Amino acid sequence: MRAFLNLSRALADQARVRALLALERRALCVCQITALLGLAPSTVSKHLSILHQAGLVETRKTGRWIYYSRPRAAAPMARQALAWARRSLTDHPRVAEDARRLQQILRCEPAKLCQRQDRS
Amino acid sequence: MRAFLNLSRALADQARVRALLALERRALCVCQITALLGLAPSTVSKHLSILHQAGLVETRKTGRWIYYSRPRAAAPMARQALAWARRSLTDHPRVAEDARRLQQILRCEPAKLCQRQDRS
DNA sequence: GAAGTATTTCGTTATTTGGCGAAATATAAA
DNA sequence: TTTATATTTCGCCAAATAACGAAATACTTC
Repeated sequence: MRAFLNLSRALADQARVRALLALERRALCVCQITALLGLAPSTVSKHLSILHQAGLVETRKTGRWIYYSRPRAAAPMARQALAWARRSLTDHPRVAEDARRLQQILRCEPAKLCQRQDRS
Repeated sequence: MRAFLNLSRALADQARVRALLALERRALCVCQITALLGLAPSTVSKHLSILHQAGLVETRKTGRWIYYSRPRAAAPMARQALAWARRSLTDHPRVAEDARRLQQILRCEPAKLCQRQDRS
């Protein structure tokens, strides 16, 4: 029950759902997700920790960046939650818009994300 | 997105999830759910209205009772949410305990629910 | 019509949540 | 070592949420 409520609460916020779906395609570091959502880094960090605690994302540390991604082996409950979210929202305009904007961000949002160096 | 968030928020509270799963087997009126959850009637009413607005339950009025039940034809998104909750929680001790207690309540919880008359 | 029961609505209160900025932490670059 | 960047933690505030009791509403029964 605790695990279920952690999942449903994690999915009960638009910013978290947007971040989660953005991570469906590829791993992203916090500053990329921050650029996508347009929220303060501390806020995004909090959102991501909630997704992480629910088991909906996993983290990998690379240099001074922390990449969030879909978990390699999620619990069935989390996988089902993710499948539900994906099926429910892939056609949603906001999500499609995010996918497009994310391409631009990945093409190196000028003056904001281009200080990076080696990031694989 | 609005619909999805209505669903995830509806599932993000333990009392609502317990009520929802209790309704899987049979329709129940508000006072029966109130007896099950042990909350104030006004609180239960509010919870049920949230489930209703999310499309997870439907209502049928019978005399002075209002029966809540699983919807006859729910939207795909709601059906999937319900399936997720059911699969995730049917084995949970709290839910099993609720199912047992509900049997007692239906056998007419003394002094509290026996004022009823014709209820089909 | 009066009284009683079931439910909802309203107003209040305590808690949680989501947001921010500042400070702390960690790593890389100069 | 100093500086810069990425991220998290902390403290604060505003808004949303869950709980209750009282009052309003709807329907039955007397």
